[in-house]
Amino acid sequence: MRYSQYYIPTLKEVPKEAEVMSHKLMLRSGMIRKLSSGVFTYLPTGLRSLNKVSQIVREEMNRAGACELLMPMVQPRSLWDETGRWEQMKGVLLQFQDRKGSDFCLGPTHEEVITDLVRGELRSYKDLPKTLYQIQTKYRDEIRPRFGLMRGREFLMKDAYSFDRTKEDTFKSYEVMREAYKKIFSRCGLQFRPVLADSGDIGGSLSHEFQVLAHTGEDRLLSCTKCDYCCNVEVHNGKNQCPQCRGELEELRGIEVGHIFYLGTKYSEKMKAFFIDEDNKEKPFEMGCYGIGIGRTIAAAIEQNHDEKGIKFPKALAPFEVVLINLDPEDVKTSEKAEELYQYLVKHKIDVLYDERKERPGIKFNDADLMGIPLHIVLGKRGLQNQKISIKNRFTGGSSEVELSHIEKKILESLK
RNA sequence: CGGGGUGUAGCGCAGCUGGCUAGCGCACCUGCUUUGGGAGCAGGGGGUCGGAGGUUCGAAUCCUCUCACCCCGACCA
Repeated sequence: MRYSQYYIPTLKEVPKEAEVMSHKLMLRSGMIRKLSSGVFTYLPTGLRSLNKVSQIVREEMNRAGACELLMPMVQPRSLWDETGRWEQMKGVLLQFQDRKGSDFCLGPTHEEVITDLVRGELRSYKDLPKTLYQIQTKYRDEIRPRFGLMRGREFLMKDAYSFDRTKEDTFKSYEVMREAYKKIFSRCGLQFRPVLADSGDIGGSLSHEFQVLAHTGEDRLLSCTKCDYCCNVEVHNGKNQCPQCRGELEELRGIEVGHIFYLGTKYSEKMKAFFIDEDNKEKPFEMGCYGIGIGRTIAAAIEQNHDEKGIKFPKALAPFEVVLINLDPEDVKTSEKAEELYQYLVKHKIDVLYDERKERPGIKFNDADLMGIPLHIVLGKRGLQNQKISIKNRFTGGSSEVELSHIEKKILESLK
């Protein structure tokens, strides 16, 4: 991508609406803009990051045997009346009517729709287990949207739903998802903890949150210093001792980016979603549901990884892997070399942003730092006279001068 | 919803105890000079002061209502 053709409106100053770091930096780096409270436009670089997270999630879901589908955002009241949640969730449901006066809502979650979908179609125990998922925009009319993408009203979420024959089978599906979640957040380059949690409003009796560790996190966690036990402080055992190994618990702060629940038959019973079991009897599906906030994951990554200059994106989430900074775009030789390198990177399918703007060096360096692009390749007239190009790693801060003849090899190595 | 706060140019702000033509920094446009970490000088464009109503000879400024946004609380991915 050529910078001058791209749309990256960076800001020198922080809009006063932003209070937390991730929100400030996403606005400043031109990733998002607010349309209304809790409702955001993803600009090109923001969308790139969003798509990177989505793709990682998609790959791991598929690997775990889940099947992707896409459900509607607009949902009829009738489904919500079946579970009683039309009234129960009135607070967060954005309800409205169509031209005929029928009631609808924008989907804040999809238990009703998915259960409705399968109840006519998964008929036999032989059809089970099944896990279905989607990556889709949710709308929750939050009481108080805040902190940019951390808590929006409209947000992109991956939601998966498992259907099993027995409770024991559901625990297996649940475990598969738990492992998939660990892979997802590891691949995102994040420090996180799976945390024993309260199951909240969705219902069910077993749940884990996936918390990205950050001092600015809203959730307080108790993590064992000896074993892998970690729980939300909301789960009060009243003790400061690990229930698994009696080790000491330390308090950490986290941002909830994922949550998995065992639902049981809560929805399947109410919605009469039955399958025929081996004994020829109708039984309600045993269900689980599994969410990941895609946008929130990006915000959490920024909370966890930034410095005074801007974002320090893990490579997996960065909008671009490489920024190629041409310091002397008016100089023919420099531009020829830069163009050659740009084409080389494009050919090798590396996400590269080629900064060929007629701007001063400081502006280019600062924009690259602000956006958090992991690898900076800087070439200018001065360096080329000595046959040198410099490479800088935004994450480690290290930089080196590389011989012109080795530059391609060196770049590919640096990206590993 | 309860409590607190803010709305003046694209962004950040000053002006607000009633008075001239509404200002500053950044950004933007033109020209010259600069050019390896957010350049300098000179010139220039951009505002129904969130909206409505009121008080007054006169309102960004005072009063009433309203809307939007932000922060603290309950909620959540």
